[in-house]
Amino acid sequence: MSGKWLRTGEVAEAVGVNVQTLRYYHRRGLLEEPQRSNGGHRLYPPETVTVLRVIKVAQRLGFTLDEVADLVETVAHRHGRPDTGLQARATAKLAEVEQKIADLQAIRETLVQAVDAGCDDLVACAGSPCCPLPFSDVTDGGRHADLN
Amino acid sequence: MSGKWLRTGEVAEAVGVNVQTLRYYHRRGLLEEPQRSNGGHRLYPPETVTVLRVIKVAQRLGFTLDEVADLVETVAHRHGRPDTGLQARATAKLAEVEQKIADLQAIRETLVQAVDAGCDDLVACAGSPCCPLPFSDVTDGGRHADLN
DNA sequence: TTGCAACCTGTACCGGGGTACGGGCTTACC
DNA sequence: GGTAAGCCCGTACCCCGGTACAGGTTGCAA
Repeated sequence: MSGKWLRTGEVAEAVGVNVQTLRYYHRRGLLEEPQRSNGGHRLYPPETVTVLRVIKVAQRLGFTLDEVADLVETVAHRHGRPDTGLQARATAKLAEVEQKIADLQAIRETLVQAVDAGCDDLVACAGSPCCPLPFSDVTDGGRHADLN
Repeated sequence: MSGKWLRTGEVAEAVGVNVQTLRYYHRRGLLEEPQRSNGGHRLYPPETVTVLRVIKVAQRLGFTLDEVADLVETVAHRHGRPDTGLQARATAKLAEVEQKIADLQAIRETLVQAVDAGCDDLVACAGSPCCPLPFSDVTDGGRHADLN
């Protein structure tokens, strides 16, 4: 089943992650605690590297660590159930990502306009009717979508 | 010069911001401490509302609070100098925003492919050559641009 | 003059994703 | 068997942008 046991540092290096981050993932429940040597050092099966890559990819796809833990746990504890809900979650996440793209594009447009218009003093622009910056959006107290 | 002094709550409401946030901005040096009443209550000139709108717009344009503080301070302390560097900063920020958009579009593509391919188990997919998810990107330890 | 909302201060906490430090034990290699 | 690198654990700290709470004072209107 498993080729050769890997030590913490080897796993971390294979995935391009800090050793502390592994411990952090254990704490967060993203990663199962592996076997230990007699001296108490963790000995990981090679599959752990794959699991960590999965985690990093999911993170890169915009899932938070809580969401990733959820996905990974579902995978780990299902016994023959084929549906982890990944389809649905990916679809939902897709909508989120598209919203972020739309927000950033609006911001991009605004920046382009600010540059084109030669704005060089925000406070002055704020009082001028020809300024393209959307001060009125702020005025009305309207909250914007989270851009992070 | 100034019409009527505004109290903390009035300023906060005019801009759509929490009262605590105003204090936070003072601490961060984003906002100058205004005059006080005899009893120690802050009395803001109406211009403060404009400054705060500027701050919120800049933030929305992707500037961090430190960057905003920098911009605002430059504006406040220049004496007749016409160039606040806004042009250059806006151009630089534009490049950042465009990079984020590109990253998000790559993520979007990946999510679309994952949905289209019917992926439903990340760990299984990671071992399969037909899986569209970019596990190899993680494998090589290559770090990706910050998506936040 | 009284009563209550709004304000003041300092300090602690939130979430998200880690990173760092200190003191001690284990493993690997020469 | 010595020594250095690697690992262990707990705990504290980092950044970012706020938000909350407690306990005390002011402002304003009835």
